[in-house]
Amino acid sequence: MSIRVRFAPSPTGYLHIGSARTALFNWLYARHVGGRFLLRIEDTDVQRSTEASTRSIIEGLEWLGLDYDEEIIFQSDNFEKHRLGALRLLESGAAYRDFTPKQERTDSNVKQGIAERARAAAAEGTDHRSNPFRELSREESERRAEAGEPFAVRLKVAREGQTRFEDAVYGTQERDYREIEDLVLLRSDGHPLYNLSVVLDDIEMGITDVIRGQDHLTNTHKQILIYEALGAQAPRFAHLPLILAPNKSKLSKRKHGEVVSLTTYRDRGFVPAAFRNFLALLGWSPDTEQEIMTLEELTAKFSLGGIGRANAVFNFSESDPRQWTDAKALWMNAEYIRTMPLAELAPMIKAELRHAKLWRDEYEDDEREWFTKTVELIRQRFFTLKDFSEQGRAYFSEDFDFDEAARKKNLHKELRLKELLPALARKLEEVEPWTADTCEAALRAYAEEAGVKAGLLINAARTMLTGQAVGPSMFEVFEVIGRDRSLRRLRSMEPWFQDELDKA
RNA sequence: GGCGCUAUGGUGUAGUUGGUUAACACGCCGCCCUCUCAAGGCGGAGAUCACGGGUUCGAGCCCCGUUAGCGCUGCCA
Repeated sequence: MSIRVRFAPSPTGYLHIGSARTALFNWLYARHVGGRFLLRIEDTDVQRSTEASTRSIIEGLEWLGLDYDEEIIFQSDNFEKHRLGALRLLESGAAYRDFTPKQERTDSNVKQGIAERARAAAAEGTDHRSNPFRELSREESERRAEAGEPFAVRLKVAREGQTRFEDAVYGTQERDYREIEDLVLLRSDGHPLYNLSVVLDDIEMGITDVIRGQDHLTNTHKQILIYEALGAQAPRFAHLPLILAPNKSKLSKRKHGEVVSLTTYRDRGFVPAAFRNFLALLGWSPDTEQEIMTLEELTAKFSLGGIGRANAVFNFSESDPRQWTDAKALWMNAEYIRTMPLAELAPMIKAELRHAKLWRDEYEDDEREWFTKTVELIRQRFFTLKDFSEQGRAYFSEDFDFDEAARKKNLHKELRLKELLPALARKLEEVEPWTADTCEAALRAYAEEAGVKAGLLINAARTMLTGQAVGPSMFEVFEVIGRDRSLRRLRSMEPWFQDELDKA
């Protein structure tokens, strides 16, 4: 039978980077073995599920380039099948009706409640099989149900024995039945519960390998019990280590904000391939030391055996804007930006410039050559796509801001620049042809003539032309900015010096 | 409370059957290059392999215990 895997997120918020990685690993595995990758939206929690969230999941997968092979399955559509499944287990005797009135519990005290009940149960000597309805006769159970008494359906877990499965990542897993409660399959309002729905859907979808977060590792035993009760063959399982925050706590939107949301990376200028590459290396390692890998290489090298067992820390600093996300992710993005084929990068830059209202159609037409040259020049030191419209704004617009530190360091320190720069502009006016080399020759000659260091003029010019203190080789900048714009910018400094003089 | 999982420099990882100075990437520091900043090149700091026992001629790798972190334990998913 061919391999079939699925990514099954619940649409209760943005797409978490941990979920995104789960999707990636499933996809990689499917592609590696020539199997199929399916998407199932687990929207059975009507209270929390939103359409916006479903959209964000779909968009997120698309952004990462993870295509799915069949129609999306919405779990809520299978509601009736799940209910019937539970009833079938009731019929076969594998499950029983529990007429205990439902106890309302709020999300906030769940963990606490669990511990308290566990302690109370231990004190009273009761266990998971102490439910008084467990041994209720079939007739009595039927009678009460027909009388309209509400009931939940619970799986009747045997008293003796253990479940066992081979996890592709964590190895042999065993669990005593003693540790497993008679889990609820169907709520008293007829609503099927997670463990049941997952199993039924996975069976129906023909899932052969379940690859998911480690938070499901211990619950897997319950699901295996359901597979057995249903007389179905359980799939293979592979659980993935979790992704943690720097303080090793769970990475959550509430506590850690937008760093955990995949869309943040799209919106803040990540190249999808870079982020995907970074994600792939979080918890998995190839059998080579090569880390920058194309999707094809990732697919070719991927194996469940390469997945580690320890949780991974996603390293970022909330207080440092330069380290708003993992430094390695940022590095990898920069690496992609400066080395990927321009043909692949260009559309992303176009989208970014469009978004910043800096795009001109000429860049793909008459000015294509200029655009290409400019991008090649500036992409070498950019970290995100955003840099093209922010640090790189001066290349595409006359309306750009000056970095305050740059102005101080390169312009205000030397008042003579008030005369030097316009004079430089006059010299450059005669340069022919206008190239990096001729500009360099002219500038150096003028520096000597004026008796100043070339560096002074170079740095000042950089700030005048780009608003920045840092950037590419200045002569290359002259060339791409062009003669007209360069001269105009060199001559546009008077007002500042007026300010400086006023202050003095 | 119970059960489970995990534990290699700041972070991500390698370290396949135990065998010389624990490897790679990011980050950090320095030097070179240089008009700045990156990139690149060279070099460096940083790990008593969580801790304690054991097995062994020899353990990051095997065994036991401890601790810590995380997960599950719900008529949430």
